[in-house]
Amino acid sequence: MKISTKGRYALRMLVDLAEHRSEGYTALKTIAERQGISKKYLEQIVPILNRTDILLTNRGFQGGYQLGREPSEITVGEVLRLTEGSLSPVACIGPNEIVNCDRSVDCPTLPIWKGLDKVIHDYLYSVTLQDIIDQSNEHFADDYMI
Amino acid sequence: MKISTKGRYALRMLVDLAEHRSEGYTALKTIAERQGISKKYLEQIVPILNRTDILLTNRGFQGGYQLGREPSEITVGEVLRLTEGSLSPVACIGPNEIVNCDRSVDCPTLPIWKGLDKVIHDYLYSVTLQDIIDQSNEHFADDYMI
DNA sequence: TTGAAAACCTACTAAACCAGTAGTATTATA
DNA sequence: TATAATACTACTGGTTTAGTAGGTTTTCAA
Repeated sequence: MKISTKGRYALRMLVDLAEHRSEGYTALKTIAERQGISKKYLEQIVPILNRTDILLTNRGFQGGYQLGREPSEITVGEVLRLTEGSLSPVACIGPNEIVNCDRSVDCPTLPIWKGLDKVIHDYLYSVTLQDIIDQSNEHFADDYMI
Repeated sequence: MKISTKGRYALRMLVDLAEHRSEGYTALKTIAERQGISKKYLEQIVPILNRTDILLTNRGFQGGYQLGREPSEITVGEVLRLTEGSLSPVACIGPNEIVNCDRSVDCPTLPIWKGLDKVIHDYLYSVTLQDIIDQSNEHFADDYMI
């Protein structure tokens, strides 16, 4: 039940771009160095985001990336959904329907997973890049520890 | 970001035991057949739960397992915590402290993960086996769909 | 007292996934 | 036209997942 490096790196890259968005296009090399992430690996993650309007690209000399939307209009849920493929905690809950299991009609545990999926979904789509920069989401304040 | 079969099978086994708890000790063979799960694989999962007081065991002829506590006293969170190892969505959040990353002191994304960890934790520890049998947790009712 | 049925224990394995590395092609600008 | 950047594709070593397989020990009942 872990978020992979793909999702975490994508998020760190976008937060980095949000923090430096006054500087125009930023080269991947710069981001990779600032974040301590393999540039080559980031190169593989970027296209996933690039299929949407989250990123703007300039190729060639002095090219790079910048955010295609305001940080307040980009949610963590959207980014993770793209990079992780799916945010649902079990395979039998997919977009728009129940799949993959002939027991689902009468599965007593299915409501657990739907409930879990909902709290995860609701939370992640409530946090924007702007919240992260401001450290200001309502969920961030508490001193909760496992 | 998926719950593995270990956690899901453990939960199904315990729900099965909860539903049949008037019948005393139940053999793993019976549970495996009812649930359509490999008995041999379940054999590997059981010891994890058996280290706690969640299960009572009888070995030998006509032996088996039964719940060691009331279904209302066993939470989904507890079961998944045992079988999945950790419920935290990132490695840098562990029990009681932050580990594994020298960037954590100034990591802007850490509050996201702490917030996510909290909503997952709060939810999973709010659902008991009894809730599952009754289909009666507050989160179960909604018609939420991705 | 012995056979059967159960839990218990350990080792092995095929397939998938993760976290990259490597190399080349394409594009844009000074 | 050299250079610096993105874009694309293939490969890889390590780990995890989801089991199988086989043997040992315990208990009860006939």
